[in-house]
Amino acid sequence: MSAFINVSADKFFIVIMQTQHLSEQELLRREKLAELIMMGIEPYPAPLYPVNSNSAYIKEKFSEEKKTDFADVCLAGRIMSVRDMGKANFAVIQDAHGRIQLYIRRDDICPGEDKSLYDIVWKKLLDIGDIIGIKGYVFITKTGETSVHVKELTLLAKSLRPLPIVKEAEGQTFDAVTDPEFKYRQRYADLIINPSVKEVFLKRTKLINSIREFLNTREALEVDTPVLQAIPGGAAAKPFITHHNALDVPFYLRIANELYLKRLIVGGFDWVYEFSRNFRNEGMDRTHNPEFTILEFYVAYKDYLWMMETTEQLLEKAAMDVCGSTDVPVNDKTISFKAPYKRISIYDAIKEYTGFDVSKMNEEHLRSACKQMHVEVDKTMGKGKLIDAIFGAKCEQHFIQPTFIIDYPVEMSPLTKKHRSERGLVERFELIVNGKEIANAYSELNDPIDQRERFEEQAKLMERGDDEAMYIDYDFLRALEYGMPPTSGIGFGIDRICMLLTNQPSIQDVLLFPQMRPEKIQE
RNA sequence: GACUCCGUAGCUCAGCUGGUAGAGCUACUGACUCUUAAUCAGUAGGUCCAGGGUUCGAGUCCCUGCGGGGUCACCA
Repeated sequence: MSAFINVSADKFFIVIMQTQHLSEQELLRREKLAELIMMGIEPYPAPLYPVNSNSAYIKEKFSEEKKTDFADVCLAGRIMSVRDMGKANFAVIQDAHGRIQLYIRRDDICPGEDKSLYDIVWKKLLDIGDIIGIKGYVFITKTGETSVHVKELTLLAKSLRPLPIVKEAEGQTFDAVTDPEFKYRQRYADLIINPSVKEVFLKRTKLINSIREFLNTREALEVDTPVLQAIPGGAAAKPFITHHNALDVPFYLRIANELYLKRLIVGGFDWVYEFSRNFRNEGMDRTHNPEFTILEFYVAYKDYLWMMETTEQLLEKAAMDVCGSTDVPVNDKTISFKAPYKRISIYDAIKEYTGFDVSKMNEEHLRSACKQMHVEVDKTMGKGKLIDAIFGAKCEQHFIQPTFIIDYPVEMSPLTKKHRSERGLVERFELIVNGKEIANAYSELNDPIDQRERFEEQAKLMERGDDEAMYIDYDFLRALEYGMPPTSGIGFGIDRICMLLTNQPSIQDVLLFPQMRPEKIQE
């Protein structure tokens, strides 16, 4: 062996000596690593491995008649289990497409006198979790399982950390790792050991692709707008604040991209969209992560009635593309995304579930009505927020099937165009599914003078102590003064739609890396 | 942020009214050339989340902290 190898081996002894906090099994794997190196086997080889197949393809396509097509397969994956029969054994490897059984016979991988590749390398030095490449031919075992008869075996990456072992038989799972902290912090391990987790994230990508396709076939233009904003606009929310050193100014992480997309409508695009990662400095729970994804799009010369129909079409397609049906199981219920969806005004919804007619109430009356309904309020809340509070507390949870809540009071919608016929209302809808808001849309306010007044109202709320009231964005007003066509816009909560279509109870289950308190890792 | 439950071996979990820590899987040693939760025999593996307190004695009781789940509040 070369000096290089010896130096490496010394290095590994140092590693072993210095890591006394390691478990017995971790130490053992480091010793195996050092042994492999001393045998001249590179545990982390550089050259590409010439994979020509995968587990799913083999299991789907192989048959006895076609076996000549499978006489020379090369695939790679992680060792998930080994059943040792002495001079032969069965192992299962997992690649990106699934799992497949290997049949490894000593005299096949060691045709000569030297049996060390099998007896020492394979049986002693390789472990569950290691990534290997194999070459061989496909066959079906006596018990009917499509397998690869291995002729050649290559170590591609040694695993130093024991993987939790989850076993399965007849659809039953044993010792599944269900600890949420483990799953969310070590998603990489969760993905390896729980195949159903991978399914969820494949569906998430399908959902986003489906929506993108829906929009692109309608000639919508995907754009990027700033995440770092000097004025966090477009929503009522508490922002994260950060600082730009060179400019020495504060910046906010965006809470919404709405005002930027509308600037682009002013600029002459007819239909723009963006999957916007938004950041809100608020509480976290099973439906809220500090950063989350909203798809917003804005379409010139349309109104919120058109938008309701478009929403129905988009969700119908998304459900079909992701679930293969417009009927989607959620918990013990079935939710139908088949158009059309029920429409009800927010005032009617409140009347239906509380008996109160709040449509003609002033702020004082609303306040006492809230008291009677046991809805918690505080002094900073204006009329709009009071109505929103009643709806949120008493109505929202009752709407399980997709329902458009329409025609909101003007006070709670500072960016929305006034209703064409109803005084005091705006042309807005929220789509509620399974008791949660998943979309919010309106006929956009394009009257720059009205918009300036609405911003000024928000400024007054801010003075009252409402820390979610909107800042006045003078550049946005300047844009509107050039003239924005009548426009309808919408924002979809992508994470929540994903929760529905994958039947997951928590937003953390549809985010690959949900936000967690920083972990203190001892080294 | 409030309330509440939880934290024991690499993993899943036992551990009663306080008495020196237990199983299965994994790992290790050995047997077995078509097994599949492979099987069989043997062995090892622990800062009981951390720090205090009560006690002759704490995994167990009390307090504080850390981390996580759930419910509520805020919100999408």
